[in-house]
Amino acid sequence: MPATQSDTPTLSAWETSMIDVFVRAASLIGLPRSIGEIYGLLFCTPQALSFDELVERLQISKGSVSQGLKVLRQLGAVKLHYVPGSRRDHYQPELSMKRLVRGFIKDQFEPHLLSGSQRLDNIEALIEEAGDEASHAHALSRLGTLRSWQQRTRKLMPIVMAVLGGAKFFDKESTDQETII
Amino acid sequence: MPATQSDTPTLSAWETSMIDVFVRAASLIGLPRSIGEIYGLLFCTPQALSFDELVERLQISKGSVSQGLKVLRQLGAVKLHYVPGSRRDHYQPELSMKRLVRGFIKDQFEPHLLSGSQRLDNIEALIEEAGDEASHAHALSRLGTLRSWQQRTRKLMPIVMAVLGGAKFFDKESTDQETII
DNA sequence: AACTTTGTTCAAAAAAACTTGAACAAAATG
DNA sequence: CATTTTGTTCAAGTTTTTTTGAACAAAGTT
Repeated sequence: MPATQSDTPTLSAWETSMIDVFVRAASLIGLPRSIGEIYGLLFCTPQALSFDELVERLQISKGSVSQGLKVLRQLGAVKLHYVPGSRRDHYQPELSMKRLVRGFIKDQFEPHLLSGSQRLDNIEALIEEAGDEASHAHALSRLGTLRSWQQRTRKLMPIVMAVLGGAKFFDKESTDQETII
Repeated sequence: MPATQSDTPTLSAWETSMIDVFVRAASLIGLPRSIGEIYGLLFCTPQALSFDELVERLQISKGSVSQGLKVLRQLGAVKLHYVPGSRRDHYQPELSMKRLVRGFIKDQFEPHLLSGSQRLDNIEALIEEAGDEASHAHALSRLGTLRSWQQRTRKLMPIVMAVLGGAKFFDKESTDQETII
């Protein structure tokens, strides 16, 4: 039989441009191009897309799509969408900015903050073991600065989430609540 | 004469660990290792350090230090510090988290947001030019989502800055002010 | 003016990150 | 149970980013 008509259902101009926006956004937050492309195409498309459709329309390898979808699932940036009569997994993009940001923070940011606390405690021990007593004061002062930065970052997160959700904000450390946005 | 005593004033254990924290932080925000090392060593050290001292203590090339300092100056993450009797430039770290974050946002984030607006307008034009009339509605709806994300990101920035500064927050778009933190 | 000090630039080398595709596993189908 | 469909894994290849170091510029010294 002759080639099927879906040889390369090439992307339209606006799709290409919109995908490009996501490729840039991905790179801004340190994710590879292919992940931006995958999310971008899902974002452009009305229907859920299967693995194969992503490979074919984006013209990237199965390996890239497989790994890209894995990361996107982990971030909560794509959702599986059941399509009756098809054995393939179909994907749809998460469209809630709040959930996208939360996924990113939970997955890429918080782990660093957490392990950061451990590290700072270790550094404190190292400073105290150090021979040079004269510089302890300065070193400990800088460590204090670092701890305050960490703490402020932690306080910021719930505020960011609250603003994105349009919700009330409740500061855990104080007894009074205040409304923002 | 015999070798001077400053062959390699090697870094102490706590300095190495603290620098490591900055190397990780740098990588988290997409900056190269060498920049984390430079800022980290400045952060550890009580006195301002010269170009040469950075090269020697970190054991990295002059090229890396030169480029690294250039970026750090641009971000406002290091300040020149005049040292009487020395012709060399000396550097000190910016210690205000607020200023550090502002520098980063202004330099690395805002430009993308701005050019983003342009791009979305172009995409709108492309959608309207496109032949496939049936899918205009969906495409425009997604474009709207993108615009709302952009706008929310823009609104978020002053809030973040306000929280970091411990200051009052004033929403430019509404007439009522609200106090946070 | 010749020389030294201080720092920048940039092409090439090295390292890191990303992508590919072929081999493989898992599950459904006939 | 052999076969097909669907998707994952991972070593090797490719691309991108970072680092190096030698050549160069700028400015101060003698």
